Amino acid sequence: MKLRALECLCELSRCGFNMSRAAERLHATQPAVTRQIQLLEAELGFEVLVRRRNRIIGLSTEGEALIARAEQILYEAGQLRRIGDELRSPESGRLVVATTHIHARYTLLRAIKPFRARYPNVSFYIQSGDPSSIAHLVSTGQADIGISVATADVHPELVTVPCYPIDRVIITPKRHPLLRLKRTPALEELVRYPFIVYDRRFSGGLSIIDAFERNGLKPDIVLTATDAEVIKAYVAEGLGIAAIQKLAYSRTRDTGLSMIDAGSLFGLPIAVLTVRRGVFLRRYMYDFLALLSPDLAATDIDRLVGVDMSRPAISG
Amino acid sequence: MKLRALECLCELSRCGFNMSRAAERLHATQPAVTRQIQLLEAELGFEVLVRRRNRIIGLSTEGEALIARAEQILYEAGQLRRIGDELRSPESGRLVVATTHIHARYTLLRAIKPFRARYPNVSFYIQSGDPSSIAHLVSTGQADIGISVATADVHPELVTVPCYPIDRVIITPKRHPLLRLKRTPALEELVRYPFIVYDRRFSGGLSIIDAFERNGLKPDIVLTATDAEVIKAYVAEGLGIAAIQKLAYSRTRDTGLSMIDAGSLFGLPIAVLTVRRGVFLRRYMYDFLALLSPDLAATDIDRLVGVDMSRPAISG
DNA sequence: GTTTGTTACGGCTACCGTAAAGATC
DNA sequence: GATCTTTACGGTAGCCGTAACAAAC
Repeated sequence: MKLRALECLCELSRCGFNMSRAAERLHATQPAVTRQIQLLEAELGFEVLVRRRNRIIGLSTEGEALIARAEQILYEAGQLRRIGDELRSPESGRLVVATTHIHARYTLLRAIKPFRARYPNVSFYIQSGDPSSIAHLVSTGQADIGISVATADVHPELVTVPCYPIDRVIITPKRHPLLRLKRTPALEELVRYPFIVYDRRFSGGLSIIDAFERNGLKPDIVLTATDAEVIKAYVAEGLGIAAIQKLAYSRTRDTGLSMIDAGSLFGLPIAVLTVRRGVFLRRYMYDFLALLSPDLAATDIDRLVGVDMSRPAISG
Repeated sequence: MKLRALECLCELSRCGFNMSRAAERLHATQPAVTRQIQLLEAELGFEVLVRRRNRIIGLSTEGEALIARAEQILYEAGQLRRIGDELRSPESGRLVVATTHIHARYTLLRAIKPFRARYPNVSFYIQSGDPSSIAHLVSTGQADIGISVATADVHPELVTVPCYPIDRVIITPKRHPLLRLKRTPALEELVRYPFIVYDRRFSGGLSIIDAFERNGLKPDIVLTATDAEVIKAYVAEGLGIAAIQKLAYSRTRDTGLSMIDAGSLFGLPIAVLTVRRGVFLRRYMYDFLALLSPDLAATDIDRLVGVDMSRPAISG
C-alpha cells in the first residue's frame, strides 16, 4: 500500500470523482491516478469506486469506510511533515484559524497584531463559518485552531477549552424609550419592540429567541443575521433593537446607536478554543493560543491535546 | 514519505533499536532498513534517532512524537487491509481478545464454542492481563476486543460497553462458622477471619480491601492473587476466606469449598467490552460481541464505534 | 572477534508521462 | 464531437539485496 494511492483516492473523492481534475490537483497525469487507484483496488481486493459504463460515479459502501481512514492516514502523515517543519524552520509556516465573523473581527484582530510582530513569516489564514462548520474544519485538519462557541454536536476527536464569557449588550437607536429605564430591561419590556437577532447557529447554547420563548414570549423578529455589523446597521436605521456581543459595540464608532448592558438576560455563552485531539501544535500555535487566552499555559494545552492524556478535562 | 519507512521505524523502536532484529522481523536486510530510515530523516529534515558513536541508542524527543503518529498511520493502514480481507474472505481471519484470567476461563469459554462452530477458519488469540494492560492492548490495536472491568484510566480512543454485573460470592472452607448464619454476613462479621483477596487491579472500581477500609475495618490479608483458581486452592487449604466472582465457583467442582452470596457487600463491578474507537469491526467480530452480550445490537455497536458518531454514549 | 551500523554497486521493479484507444454524454 | 477513463509503451528513478567497510563492545 502506498500513501500516494490514498492521496489519489482522497483527492478524487474531493473532486467529485473527476479523475482529470484530481490528477491536475495532484500535479500528475490522469493515467497515473488511474493506475494508483487500480493498484490500490487490486491490493485490497475489492472495488473501491463504483463505475457505471466506464464512468466513476461514486464510492462503494466499503469505499466510504476506506476513505475515512485514508483521510486519517494522510492527516497524520501531514503531522509528521509538520514536526519536520517545526524543527527546520520554527519561525515560518501557516496558521489556519476557523472562527466566526465576530471573533475574526474583534478577538482575533487583537491577537494577530502581536502575533504578526513575533512571527512575520507565518502566513495567517482565517476561515469564517458558523460554530458547526468550524468544528468540522478543525476536526478534519483543514484548520489548526477553532474559535467559536460550544456546539451541541459531539466531536470526540476535538478538544475544546473554554476561554472567556461572551457579554451581550442590547443596542437601540439613539433616544430609544428603553434608555430611560437606566437599567437592564426585563424580557417582557424588550419584547414590545421589533427585534433583529443574531443567527442561532452562532449563539452558543441559548439563542436570543430561545430566551424569549423560554419565558413564553413571542418577539417580533425583523430579520436574522450572522454578522454583528449588519445587525448594527439595521438597528441604526431604526428597524428594531438587537442583542449583540458587547465586543461588537463601540461607543465612539457606533455613533448612531445606544447601548444597554444585557447582563445574563440571554444567558452567558462562552467562547471556546478548539483543536483536534492529538494534533502536533507548532510553537507559534502555542504562542497564538496563549495570546488568545493568556492564562492558558502550554502544559495545560499539552495535557488537553495529548493523545494519551491522563485526564479528559473539557472535551467535545 | 513512504509507509515502508514508517514501518521500519516502528519495528526498530519495538526491537529496542536493534536494526538487525528489526530487519529480520520486516523480512528485509539491514541495509534496506538503514536506507529507509535515512530517507525518512532526510525528508523530514531532522534526526529521528539518537546515535552515539555509530550506535542507535534511542529516539529524539521529536522522534517520540513522530513514532506515535507513525504507529497510528500503520494501524489505520492495517484497517484498510482488514476491510479488504472482510470482503475477500469474510469467514476467515484472526480475532484477538484481551481479557482477564477469570473472563478467559468462564465468560469467554462459553462464547468461543459457538463461535468456533460458526467460524472454524478464524484463528482465536487470547491475551491475558490486568484491566489496565487490556485497555492498552486494545488501544494500540494489538487486541481487537477487550473484556474486563472498568478502569480508572481514561482512554479517549477507547469505547467501552457495560456488559453484565459481576456477582461475587464469599467462599470458605467446608463447615466454616460463617455458614451457620444462613445469610450474607456483614463486613464486621467477615473481618474476623483471615482474608485472601483478589488483586485490586482486577477488581474494577471498589476492591475487597476498599470495601473494608471504607467501613473503618482492617482485614487480615493472608495473600493477594490475580487468579480465582489460586485463591480457591488457598481457601480450600484453610488459610482464609475470600470473595471471588460467582462465575468462578462451582458447587460440583469445588467440593472442598462452601459458598455464601456476597450480595452488594463489595460493590457491584460491571464487566465491560472494550474496542478501539473507529475500529473497523469484521463481521465475525460483531458476531462475537453479540455472543458475549446478546442484547447488544450491531447498530448499537456501530453507533459506539463510529468515528463521527453523534452521541458519545459510554466511553472511556 | 563478534555484533552492529553505514556505504557501494548492480539488477530489477515499478512508477511516471506521452500517446492512443475505447466509451459515454 | 467533447469529455472522460483506460490501455499501451518506453524511459527513468529508486528500492532491494549482496558485498564490502567501519566501529563498538
